[in-house]
Amino acid sequence: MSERTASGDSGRATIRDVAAQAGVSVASVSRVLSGNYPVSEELRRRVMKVVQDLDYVTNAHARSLAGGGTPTVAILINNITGAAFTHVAKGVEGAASLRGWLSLVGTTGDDPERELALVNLMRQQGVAAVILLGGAYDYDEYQLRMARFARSLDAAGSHLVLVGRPPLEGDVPATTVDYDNEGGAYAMASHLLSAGHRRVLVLPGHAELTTAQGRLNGARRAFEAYGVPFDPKLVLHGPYDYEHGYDAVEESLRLGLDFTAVLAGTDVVAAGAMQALRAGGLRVPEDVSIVGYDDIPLASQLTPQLTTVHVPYEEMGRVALRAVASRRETGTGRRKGGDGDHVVLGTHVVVRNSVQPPPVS
Amino acid sequence: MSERTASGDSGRATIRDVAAQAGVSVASVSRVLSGNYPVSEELRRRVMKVVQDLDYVTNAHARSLAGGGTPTVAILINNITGAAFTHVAKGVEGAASLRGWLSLVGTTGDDPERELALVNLMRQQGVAAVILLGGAYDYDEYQLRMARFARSLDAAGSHLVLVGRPPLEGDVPATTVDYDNEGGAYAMASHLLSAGHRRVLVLPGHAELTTAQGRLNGARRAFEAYGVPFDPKLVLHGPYDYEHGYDAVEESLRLGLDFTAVLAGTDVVAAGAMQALRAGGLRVPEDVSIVGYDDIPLASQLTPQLTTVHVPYEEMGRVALRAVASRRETGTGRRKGGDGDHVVLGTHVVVRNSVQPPPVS
DNA sequence: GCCGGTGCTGGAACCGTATCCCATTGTTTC
DNA sequence: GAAACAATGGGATACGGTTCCAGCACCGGC
Repeated sequence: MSERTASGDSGRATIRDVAAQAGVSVASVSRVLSGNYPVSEELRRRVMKVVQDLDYVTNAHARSLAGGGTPTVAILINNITGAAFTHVAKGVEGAASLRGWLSLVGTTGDDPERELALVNLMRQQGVAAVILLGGAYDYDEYQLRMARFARSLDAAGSHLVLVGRPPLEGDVPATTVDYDNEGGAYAMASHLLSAGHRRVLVLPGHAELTTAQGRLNGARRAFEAYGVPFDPKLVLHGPYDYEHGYDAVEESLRLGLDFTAVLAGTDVVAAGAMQALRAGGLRVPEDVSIVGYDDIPLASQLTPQLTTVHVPYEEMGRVALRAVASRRETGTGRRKGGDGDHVVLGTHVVVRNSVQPPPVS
Repeated sequence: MSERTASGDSGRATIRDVAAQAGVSVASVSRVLSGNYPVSEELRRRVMKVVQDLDYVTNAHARSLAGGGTPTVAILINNITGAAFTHVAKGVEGAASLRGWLSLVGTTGDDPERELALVNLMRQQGVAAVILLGGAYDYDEYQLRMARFARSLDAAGSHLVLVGRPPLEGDVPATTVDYDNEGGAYAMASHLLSAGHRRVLVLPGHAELTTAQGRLNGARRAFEAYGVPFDPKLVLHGPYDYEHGYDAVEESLRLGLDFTAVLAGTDVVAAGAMQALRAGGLRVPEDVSIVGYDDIPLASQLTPQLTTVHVPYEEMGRVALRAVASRRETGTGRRKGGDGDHVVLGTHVVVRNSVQPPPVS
């Protein structure tokens, strides 16, 4: 009873405890556990027995200090409850755990200061990559911030991945996984236009948000392509939430604006808009058609089911992680300007039941 | 140019690089950065200058090996896209980052094997606590599994927290944060009964899921209290998803079952049920009333807005983390049987627009 | 029977940081 | 003016692993 085992100890058992109790060297225990070196069967059995008895697990911190260790990716997200980015997170986490990687998660709450703090925190953790999710504000300063992040992480042997954000200009060591945001909006608006709608209430999102800008541009281009005048008075900016959808439509009805369809920047916004239309005594889609964007589960759970743009969020998450993994396997990855630094996934319209031709006046 | 700075180095800069370039000792740099030891202003400036130049951050692994380090909590969840548990995660992460703690996240996909693997992985990481989210199956084996987890984590200086799961029996070192599941179901069913409904289609969830059992029990108790016979043929088990809600109602209509209200085990199930009722030509709530459970955002986004049971998910997350934090501050925490090992939060009915008295036949 | 492999094991040197303990210097006190 | 003291810097060690290097035993070939 002279040796100190884990039985009465305050902390956890160490590899030294295992080695002592099994009567072998520390090096041997390490080899048995990592299994990357020939070890006799007899020794393996003895060590494993003690490992079981002591319920020993290796200290991940020590392991990664010494070289090995399981890679970890950091997922940084504005708001963890947003359905769209939850799906990206699912894609990342799924692909990560498939490889035995770990996922750290942090929320920024749209606060650049907090974003910086988190990126630094993750850098301390020595993560394989920092994956930033969600649209970004303020295009000018954004480029500078991100470029700094990218270089900083790169210098520390990590890597920056931008998902659903605009790519970085110039020779910056970062990967972008994007979707055809503007194309989706173009297709969605075209769908409304070809159904005969001419006056469409557009709720693209915050004017400063890059995704909102893209969606607005796509819609505008569709109007041009159809030769339909685009009325700026029918564009209402605001946050991507239910309340904004409701309030915007309520206000529009109050003002007596003339429109036969609503092009919402998000499925959640569309849900709010739909509710407000009903509250105003209008039927969907008989009186007013409505479309969303994102294709989150909510879209198919509304009544009527929402015609929307499908964005492959989960796939984006998987692609992001795959990019990190392959870059890590192929050494430091292809240098500047190679393909694979900017992946753009396709979007497409999902037709459900929320669009009809406008009523004859 | 003889010293090796971070400029051309492959890895990140170490504290030694900083010390060398600043011409001070390693110990001094450590003290400047941690700030828990008196240091002259001159030294501080010199060190900080180099830290800025080299963009140095401390290695978190080395730090936690040496004693310090930022605490980390692990959030283990069945499915990251479930709205309810996303809110718990938000509560945990928010409270964690408020204290400067980190949050690891892992998904189990309802697989016990994977759950075990993740708990061990987290134990390796030396997390302050492992927080397990979501209902559990198989009550018998569950107790054994969890007890083993609890002791194993406890021995390693960590701690097990169960959120929204049944508490552990006996003297097991674990904390449970729960909500009044059965009470909520009781209140919800009472609401329907007092509106005059007598024949209610009940969709409690999977028969083996503990939350489903609680909700079913609560409903049954309410029927007894009202002296209304409870018809087992009106109870349909199934998963907590939209499809089940839809299919169950569709099937019931096809069979010509007689009911005037639907008591869904979840808001999402209610959404599916609502859709199916509409598809069957029934109006909600004029022909059939419907209620949910959880009070996720979806509930107020449906038309009509859903009367449901509010579960304080985000608060549960905060409470869980607070329990871990306080236990860590007050040493090893109060031993066995003390209060605070099992917290039960209240639930309440949120009345919206999906319930009316049954139509006169 | 001796020598060069081959296969397995142990000792020791790291990984990057925090902190204990001791040395040095400047300041106060009698 | 000497001694006790506070303030601050540096050297060494510990944290718990991995891995290089050396050593030992055993093997077959000549």
